[in-house]
Amino acid sequence: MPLTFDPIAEARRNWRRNDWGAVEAMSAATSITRSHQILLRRIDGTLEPLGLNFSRFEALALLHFSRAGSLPLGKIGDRLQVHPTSVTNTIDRLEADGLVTRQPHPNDRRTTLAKLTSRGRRRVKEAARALAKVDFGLDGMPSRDLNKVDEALTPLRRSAGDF
Amino acid sequence: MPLTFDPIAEARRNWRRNDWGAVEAMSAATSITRSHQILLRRIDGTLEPLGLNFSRFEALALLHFSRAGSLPLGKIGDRLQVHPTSVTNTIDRLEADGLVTRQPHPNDRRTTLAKLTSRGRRRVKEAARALAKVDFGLDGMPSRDLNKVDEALTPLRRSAGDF
DNA sequence: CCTAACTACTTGGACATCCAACTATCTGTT
DNA sequence: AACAGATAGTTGGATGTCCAAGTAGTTAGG
Repeated sequence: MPLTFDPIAEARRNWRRNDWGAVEAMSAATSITRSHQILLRRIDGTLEPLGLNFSRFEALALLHFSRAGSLPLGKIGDRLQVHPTSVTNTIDRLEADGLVTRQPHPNDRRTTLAKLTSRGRRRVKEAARALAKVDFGLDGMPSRDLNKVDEALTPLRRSAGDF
Repeated sequence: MPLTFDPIAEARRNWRRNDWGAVEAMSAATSITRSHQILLRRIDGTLEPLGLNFSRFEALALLHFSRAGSLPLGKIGDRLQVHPTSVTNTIDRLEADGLVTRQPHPNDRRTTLAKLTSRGRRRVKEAARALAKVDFGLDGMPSRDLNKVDEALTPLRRSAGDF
């Protein structure tokens, strides 16, 4: 059931009352956390009928955008900023569903390439269409606000060494 | 290793080139996802020496702010927007660490109250101090940007029925 | 009253993520 | 050429989240 008040506004009052400091930062961090939770639920819900989740979709999209339709697993992890073990897991599932295949790297036998299958390429297009249709769970947010969010968060990502 | 380009700017180009649509929304959603990942890692890192993570901290803070220092588990789930089983798990761990105790509800024997111990109350204050010190992982972000994020995301939270 | 429907919490299972440790392979230095 | 150190990926274990189903207790209609 929905609350009758904004829980973050309430948290701000409580933090202020207790002199816990950093109210603006607490508020923004909580807001981002909650927004992420909402978005992920909507996005995963949209992708679920296609047998995907957001992580798997991101990996497929990355492969689709690559020249050869294939990338080393490590490169995928770098781009998506996830742990190597998560990549292994993600690719395992995509492979089990026949959306990618593992291939040896021609020059470096340590490296494994994930290569999009034609099924995978079809699937990722469907998924992109489905996500665009629901505006990534952000439908209803004016694009000015979308850009504001984007701009405001760029320094954070840069400070984390993303680029 | 950091990338030499902004992965989200790159994603925008790719989406546009492929005519996948909803570029602004994709960009904002990805940005929120990545920011959440960065923040959570910093916040959990800050709380780790105190034997807490963000979820456990949020539960403790909620109890601290409550009149009696105790709340029904269900209420905690409503406020933090997490599944009942997650609350059970969170309270299990806090209880194992002696930071809260489970108590029967005086009028409703279905309900379990989580009650802050004095140790829990001390711990949550330490944790709040630690988080404020690192500005919730947002140190370096000007408070104007913090407010922009907050404002821009409020309609999203409202649309999810948070309040 | 009594029973059907609802509510509160817990348990067991699926899944995703991370870390530590391991195997295999490559690279640079001597 | 040989070896120490780096790199690529995997496995096993811990944690956290959700869902489905189960138990216990409460509420409301007949």
